Amino acid sequence: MSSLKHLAQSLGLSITTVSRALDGYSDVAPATRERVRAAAQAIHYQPNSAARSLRRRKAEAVAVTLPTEPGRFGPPTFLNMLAACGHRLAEEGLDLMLLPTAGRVEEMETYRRLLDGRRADAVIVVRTRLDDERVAFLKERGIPFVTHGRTARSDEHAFIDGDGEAGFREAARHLASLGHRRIAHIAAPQDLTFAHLRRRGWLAALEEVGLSDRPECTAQPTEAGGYEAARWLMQQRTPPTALLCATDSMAIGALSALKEKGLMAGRDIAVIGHDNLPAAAFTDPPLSTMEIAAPDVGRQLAEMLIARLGGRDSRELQTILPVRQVPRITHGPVN
Amino acid sequence: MSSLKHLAQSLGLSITTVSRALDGYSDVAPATRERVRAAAQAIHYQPNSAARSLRRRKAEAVAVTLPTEPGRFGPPTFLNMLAACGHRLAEEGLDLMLLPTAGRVEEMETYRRLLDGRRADAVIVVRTRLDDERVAFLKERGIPFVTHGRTARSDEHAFIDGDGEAGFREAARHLASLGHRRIAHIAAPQDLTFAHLRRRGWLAALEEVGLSDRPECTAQPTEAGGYEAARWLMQQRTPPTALLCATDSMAIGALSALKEKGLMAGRDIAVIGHDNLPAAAFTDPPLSTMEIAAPDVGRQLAEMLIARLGGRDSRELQTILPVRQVPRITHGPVN
DNA sequence: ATAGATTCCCAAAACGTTTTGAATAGTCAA
DNA sequence: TTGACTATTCAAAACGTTTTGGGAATCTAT
Repeated sequence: MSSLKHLAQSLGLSITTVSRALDGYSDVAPATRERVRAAAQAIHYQPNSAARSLRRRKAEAVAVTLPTEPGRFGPPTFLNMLAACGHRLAEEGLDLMLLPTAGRVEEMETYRRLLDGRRADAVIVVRTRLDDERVAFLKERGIPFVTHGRTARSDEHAFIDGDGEAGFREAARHLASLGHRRIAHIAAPQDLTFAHLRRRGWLAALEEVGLSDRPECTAQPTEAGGYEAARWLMQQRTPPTALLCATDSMAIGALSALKEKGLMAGRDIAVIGHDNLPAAAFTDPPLSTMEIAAPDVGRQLAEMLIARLGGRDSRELQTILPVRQVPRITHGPVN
Repeated sequence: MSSLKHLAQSLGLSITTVSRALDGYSDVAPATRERVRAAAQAIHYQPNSAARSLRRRKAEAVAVTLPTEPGRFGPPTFLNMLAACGHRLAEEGLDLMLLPTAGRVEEMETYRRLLDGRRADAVIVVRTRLDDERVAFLKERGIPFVTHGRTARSDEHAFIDGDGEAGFREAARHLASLGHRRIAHIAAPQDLTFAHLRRRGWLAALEEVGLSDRPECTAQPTEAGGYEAARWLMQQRTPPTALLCATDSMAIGALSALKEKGLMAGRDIAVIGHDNLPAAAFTDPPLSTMEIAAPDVGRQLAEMLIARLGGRDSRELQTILPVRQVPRITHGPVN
């Protein structure tokens, strides 16, 4: 027996009235409204979500696809961001759906099924690439979405991102001011927007201060990637005196490679990362890094999504959060 | 216009026939079946999920609640596990819903709304506690669920877990065999089952080899927690010569504390963790640890969930995965 | 030729809501 | 008293599927 029908029957009212009472319509008498509410509470009435979705023509859900290729996914703090986001979404009665996908084609396939089956009202795009087919697809479909990270067409959609470019520019500038002349960049794959922007910040600083030596090496954004990249850079004829790493994970790997060479970071060579992972404060020596200067990126992301669902224009929903330097020990002056 | 209606109309068939054709019923002629399939494919037909759920009386979704109190959530590898799980679930047409919750009461409230609103057919319980109200609630409701980690009533429900107890017993035994006589345990909060079991393994080994010195300290399962615990332990009158840490994160913090004291892990003191985080291979020195000897815990979890939804008895779905030691450098003999 | 099977198809009901349009009763002004 | 209005309530339609219970051909065996 339908719950609403059940409620109505036990109250001697019509389904309509019960429904409207619970939704707070003004055309039901205050007395009945209260009576209905009390009864609903008593039996823990909760509208059947499928029925409601069907009738309202809304899924009341937001989806996020998780690219899991090839190794592990992104920064370890990612789940926190999602949790904060989901928490805010829940306040609006929106569910957060997680759709892991193994490869790019599979990801697009997932999007298609998702939208064709009306399983979500909006989507979150993470790990954005400069040229991102997902963004193109979602724009074409006209479904609200917010990206976590920018793309080459960021002016055309809602996004939230840290200002990695400024962060890396500042860090590289600072290294230069400490006397470093060979400031290397350990980059993440350049199709990823964040990697591209961080590299660009580094590049801009070198240009600015007139350094033409621009050693760099691209690797996977993992400890192993950072380790390999650092090894390679330090084997060059004139090795760098500073390593600006795209992520803390890479920096942690790099630290390990330096240690193997008998180099002490912060004294023999400078190292700076990005993300301020919990582990970064406990490396040896403690890692100088930087972080997005906002405690609640996930929540803000949710807020933007909600605004977007409410019809706000995507051009009003483009947030670039400042990046704050977190100097610790590994970024000392050139010796 | 309804898509199914649309399809039916354009094919000159009834909605019924189209629906049954797509579901592969044998009472539609092979020829029409193919015709329908082709047409469906052409317009990317995908059944409206709300309508299907409503009629089938199944949400076609699995929920996982994420306890996000107080600091960050669990091991950094957790998202991978979820992704693997979601990937397998998707193959069965099941969505994975993420429900972050801030506290215990909120978590129970979330469960209630979830089940009352029929938003999920099954749930995954993570971060299990020895005495877990969530398990009691779900059992009472009779909804299928699988826990990630055991509880005190594990014999009554489906679960998947690593054999942390055996892992820690083996590790402690090994340390003893290397000559260690003061083997400390840096424990995680004991209401968490995994923490309880790991401590129990350590304790069992000490008993086994006749060591009555059992230094220990409980802390949050984070780098900061491990750091504080290690500091405290090393300040005792006769400090331990080995630290068996409940998690790698804690071990990483402990390594940092030891370094501050001028102690070199693997030479002056032994350290062993658990999880084999990617970062564990890149600490200084590389961290000896252990890991669940299965590449696909998430997938297995999904498999169990699917079996449970298929009506399999929960007592046939209780998996304890072996834990494999990953010896690196930090676990050397006593000097 | 005909009863009984078999094959293929369909109309209608149902799932549990929300929404539309209207009915009923009560109130107020003339 | 009547007509217009307001305040409350409700029956029925709709959302897009799946499932039930046939129905109309066609085939098989007598």
